[in-house]
Amino acid sequence: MSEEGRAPTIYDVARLAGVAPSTVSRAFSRPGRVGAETAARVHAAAGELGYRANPLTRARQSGRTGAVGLIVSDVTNPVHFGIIRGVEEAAARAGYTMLLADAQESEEHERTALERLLPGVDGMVLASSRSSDRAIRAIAKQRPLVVLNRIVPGSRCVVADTEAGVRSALAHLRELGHHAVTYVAGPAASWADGRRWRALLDLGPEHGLKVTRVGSPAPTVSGGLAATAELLRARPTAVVAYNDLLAIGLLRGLAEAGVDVPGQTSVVGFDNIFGADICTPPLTTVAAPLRAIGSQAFLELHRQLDREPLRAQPVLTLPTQLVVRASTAARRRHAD
Amino acid sequence: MSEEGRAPTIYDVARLAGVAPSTVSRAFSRPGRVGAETAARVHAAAGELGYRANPLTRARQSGRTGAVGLIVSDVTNPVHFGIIRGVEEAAARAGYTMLLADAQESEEHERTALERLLPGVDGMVLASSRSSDRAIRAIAKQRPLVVLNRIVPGSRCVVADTEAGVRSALAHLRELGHHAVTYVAGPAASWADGRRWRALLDLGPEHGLKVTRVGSPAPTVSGGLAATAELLRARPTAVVAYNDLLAIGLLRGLAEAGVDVPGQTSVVGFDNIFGADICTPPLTTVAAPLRAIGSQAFLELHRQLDREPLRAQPVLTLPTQLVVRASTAARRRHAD
DNA sequence: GTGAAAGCGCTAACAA
DNA sequence: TTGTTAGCGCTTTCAC
Repeated sequence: MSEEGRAPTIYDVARLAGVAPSTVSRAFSRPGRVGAETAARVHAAAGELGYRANPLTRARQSGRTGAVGLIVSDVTNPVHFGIIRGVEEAAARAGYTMLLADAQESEEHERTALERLLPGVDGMVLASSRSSDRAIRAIAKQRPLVVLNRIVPGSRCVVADTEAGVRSALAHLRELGHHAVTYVAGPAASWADGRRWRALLDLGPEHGLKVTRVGSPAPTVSGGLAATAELLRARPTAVVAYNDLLAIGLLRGLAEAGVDVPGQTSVVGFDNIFGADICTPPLTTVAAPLRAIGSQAFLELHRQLDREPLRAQPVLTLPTQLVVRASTAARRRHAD
Repeated sequence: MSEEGRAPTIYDVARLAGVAPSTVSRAFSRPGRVGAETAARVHAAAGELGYRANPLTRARQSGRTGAVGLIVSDVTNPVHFGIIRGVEEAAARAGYTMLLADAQESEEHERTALERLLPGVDGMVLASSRSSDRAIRAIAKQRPLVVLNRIVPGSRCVVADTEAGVRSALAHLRELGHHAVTYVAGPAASWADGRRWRALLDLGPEHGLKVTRVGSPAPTVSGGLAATAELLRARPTAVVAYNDLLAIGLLRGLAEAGVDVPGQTSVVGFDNIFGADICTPPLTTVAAPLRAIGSQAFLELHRQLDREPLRAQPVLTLPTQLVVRASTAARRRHAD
C-alpha cells in the first residue's frame, strides 16, 4: 500500500478515513480528544497507507522533538559507558530518543556539539562538562538541562558521593598502615577533579594521612604513564589517581620502572570503569553507580520536560563504594 | 539586541535589512546568488538581531539536515572508539554533525534507533550492523548509506582486510610451532564473525594448521570467561578469538583455571582495542585501522550526499596488521 | 467531538 | 540579482 513517490501525509489519511486533516492530527497527537470510533477509522486508514508522522514537521509545530541530547566529555572514556546506558534506558522507557555527542575533552568541541544538538532536542544531559558554570547556565535558559558529575549552582545535578568514597579509600589505606598519600590530579577544567582533591585534603588529616599532589597531562592511560616520572621522585607508598584511566597508566609506568604494586606502592582509582579489573594488578577503586547516575539524570530531565514538580533539592547525590582489588596492600615496614 | 520573547526570523532580518525574506533565505542558504552588498547588509542585520536559522524548519524545507547518523552495534565496545572518532572528525571537517546511536547488540534496538535517527539525518553510517542484508538495503533506499565492518551487496562498504590479518596471525602461530588453532566464535548475526571464521578455515590448511571452533555466549569479557569451560576440555595450544573483548575474557578464564598463557596456550584477538595492552598478558591481536575506517566511511557517504561520482568499487578494504604482544609464544614441546 | 482555516519559518519556483 | 508568492505537513485556535 505504499511504494508511491512520497510518504503519505495526514491529508491522505484524512481522505481515506473520511475525516478532516485536523482530526487525524489530533488522533495521533492527543488521543482521547477524538471519538473512539473516529480514532479507530483514522488508525485503520493510517495503517493501510503506512502513514508515519513526519517528525521534523511535528517537532517544528509542537516545539517538542521527542529527543534528548547527551554530551559526554569523552565517549572513549569507559566511565561514560554506564552513564550512556543509563540515560539511554531511562529515555527509551519514557519514549524518548537519546542523541549522543562527544566533546572530546575540549570545551570548544563541547560548545559546537551543543549548538548542533540543542535545536533538535527537548532537553540536554551534560556529563562531566568542561564548560564554565556561566556557559552551562546559559544553556539551561534555552532548554531543560541536567548536569552530571558536577554541581552547577542553579542547575539540576546528579553526582556521586565523592566525600564518602574518599573517606572509605582513606580508611582503607590507613588500615593498611599508610601514613601519606599522593593524589595524581586530573584536568583543571574538571569539576570532579577539584572535588576529589578537596575531599582528600579535608579528610586526609582525620585519617592520619598526609596528602600531597602531583599533576598529570591528561586523564588517560598515557597521561598516567607520563605522570609516573614525577611520582618516581617522591616515591609515595600510596597514591590515589583522579580516575581509573590515569591509575591504569600509573600501574604500567610503575611496573616499567620496576616499582612493585602493591608491594612498594598502593594505587587507588576512581569510577570502577571497564578495564579496572583486567589490568595488572586489578585496581582498587572508588566505584560510582554510573548507570544509576545516567538514568536518574534522565528522570530528572523528564520531570522538567513534563513540568512536573521537581525534587526539592536540586542536587541528587548517589552513593559510592570502595571496590578493593589487588592494587592496594599493607605498607612495607622498611621502605626501600 | 535580543532578549525579547522569541527568536528572530528571516522576516525580522528582512525588515531591518530592507530586503525581501527570500533574499535573506538565499543570503544564508546559497551565498553567491545574492549581490555582495545586499549580502553584507543582510548579514549585518542578522548579526544585530542575533538571528539563527531554525534548523528544523530548514531541514524540513530543504530536505537536508546537515547531520549524519552513526549507529554502532555497541557503544561500550572499545572497538567503536576509533570508528566514532573517525566518522566524527571527517564529518566535522565537512561541516556535518554526527549523531550517534547505540544498538546495544540487538537487532530490535538497532531498528528502533534507526527509525528515530533516520528522519533527522541526511545519511547513515552503520557500524557492525546486526540487521539482515535485506533490512539494510531497505534503509539504503531511503537515505544514502555506508556500511562498516560488513559487506552488503549493492551497498557502499568499508571493511578491514580480514584475510590478510588472518593470514599473518596464522603465519605467526605456525612460526611458533603450533599445529592447530581453535576459534572462539562471536555472535551469529555478526558478519565479521562469519568472515573471520571463513578465512581461518580457508587459510589454516595453507599454513599447516588444523582449525576447530567453539562458541561463545557473547562477544564480551564475560562471554569469554564463560567460553573458557569448553576450551578447557579441548586444551588447544593456540586459540584465536572473534574479538579482543572475548580474548580478554578468555585470558582471565584461563588464568583462573591455572592455564598459563602463553606458556600452555597462545591467544590471539581481533581489533586491537583499548584494553588489549593493559590486560595480562598483553594481547597479540589483528589490528584494524579503525579510525581510518570511520573517516573513510564518512567520506564515502559525503560523496553520495553531494552526488559526486562514487569510487568504482563499492567495497573499500583497509589494511590490517598483526600486533604481537605477550599472549602468544612457542608451543611447548610436551603438552601436559 | 469535529471541521475549517490560519499560521509556523523557511525554501523554491516564478516573475520582474 | 531581487521580490512575490506558493506551498511544505503539521498543530492549533476557533467555530460549529
